[in-house]
Amino acid sequence: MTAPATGVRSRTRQAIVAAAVTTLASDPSASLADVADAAGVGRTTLHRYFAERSDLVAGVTEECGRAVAAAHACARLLDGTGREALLRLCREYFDLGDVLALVFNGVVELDGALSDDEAGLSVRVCERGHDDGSLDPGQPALWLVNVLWCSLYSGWAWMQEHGSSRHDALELLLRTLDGAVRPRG
Amino acid sequence: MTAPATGVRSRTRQAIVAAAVTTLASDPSASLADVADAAGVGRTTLHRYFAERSDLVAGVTEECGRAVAAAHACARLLDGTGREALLRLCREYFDLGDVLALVFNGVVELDGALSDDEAGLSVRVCERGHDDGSLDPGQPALWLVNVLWCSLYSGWAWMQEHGSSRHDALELLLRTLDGAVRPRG
DNA sequence: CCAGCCTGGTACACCGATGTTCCATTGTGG
DNA sequence: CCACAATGGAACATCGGTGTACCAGGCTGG
Repeated sequence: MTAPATGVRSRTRQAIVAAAVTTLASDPSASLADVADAAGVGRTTLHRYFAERSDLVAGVTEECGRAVAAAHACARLLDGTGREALLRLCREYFDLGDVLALVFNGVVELDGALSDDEAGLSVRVCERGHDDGSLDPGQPALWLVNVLWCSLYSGWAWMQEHGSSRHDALELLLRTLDGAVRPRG
Repeated sequence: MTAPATGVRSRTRQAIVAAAVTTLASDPSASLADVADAAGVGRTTLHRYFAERSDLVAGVTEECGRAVAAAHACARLLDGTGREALLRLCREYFDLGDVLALVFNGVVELDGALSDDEAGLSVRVCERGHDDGSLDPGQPALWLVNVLWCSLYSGWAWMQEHGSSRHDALELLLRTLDGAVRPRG
């Protein structure tokens, strides 16, 4: 069951989760049959790995948690000023792609996917930015995290709707976010 | 049918649309029975006014279009600089409340609810801001509109999640947006 | 090569949402 | 007051998604 006996099992499972990520990202109410099709797998097989829909969502959530934690690691959140770290985090988050969409459309709850420590990281980055004077003191740390996520969504939607390149969208996004969080002149 | 013969009919219809707005805003996949309950009306009656779900959504969309057009009128979009107009527009949009949620969760397509003229208003405001130097020339007008909407979502979500007052959320939101769109120093 | 795991397809029961019909009741306007 | 519009409730058929059971074919490892 849980043990990846053959290696075949774990590969199949991974294919299903990956298909679920992309499918549910583009349509949160997609049927399990859609996911199975996208994974190139029979609906029966999908149910063999994930008995209920909620089990699949749990698998997807777990996957998202790993991706976000990896982004945290890449962003070197302790280097430089708080604002610099926040912008690096934004870069890394933006690369999450479909994971971003899953968070936005409410398929996964990030809180449930991260350890308490990971979950509080971005807030602490903003608090550090307040202390070192690199982030606008007029905006609470929690609010700044909120702004980060909404900016990410903005860039993501922009890319989807306007067929803009990933790079262009990211640069635009960083420019906007930088202005939004920088201390007022 | 279409004629509001008695005045009773139009009042009932309006009650249903209003209930649909609030219900679908908080849960886009709410059943028609939920909407009928919220309206204090039998499910049969609801079907009498809106034969199919899509008809109800059309009614809701129409209502949203009216609300947005009213917001445009209140914002005096031709006064002052482009940035000032954009911030006023943000204030007015923020007051739309549930309508905002309906747009965010994809229940209504604003494009279908507005005349071509109304739909292009916000873009023209941003172009004017480029011309008069009050908006960052490094961000295209369409992108700025995108940022406006994402900021609205940010403020709206903040209010919902943190029980913050409408006023506090709006001030925070305007501060952030102003920094985001202002020309770089 | 052969036993056992993995798989896909079909069939089935179940459930909730939807849309329709019919009828009895209410109440509003003339 | 009375006819007719408007409403609500019950009953029904339908549909799509979900979850389960069964079975036959195929791949793999020993």
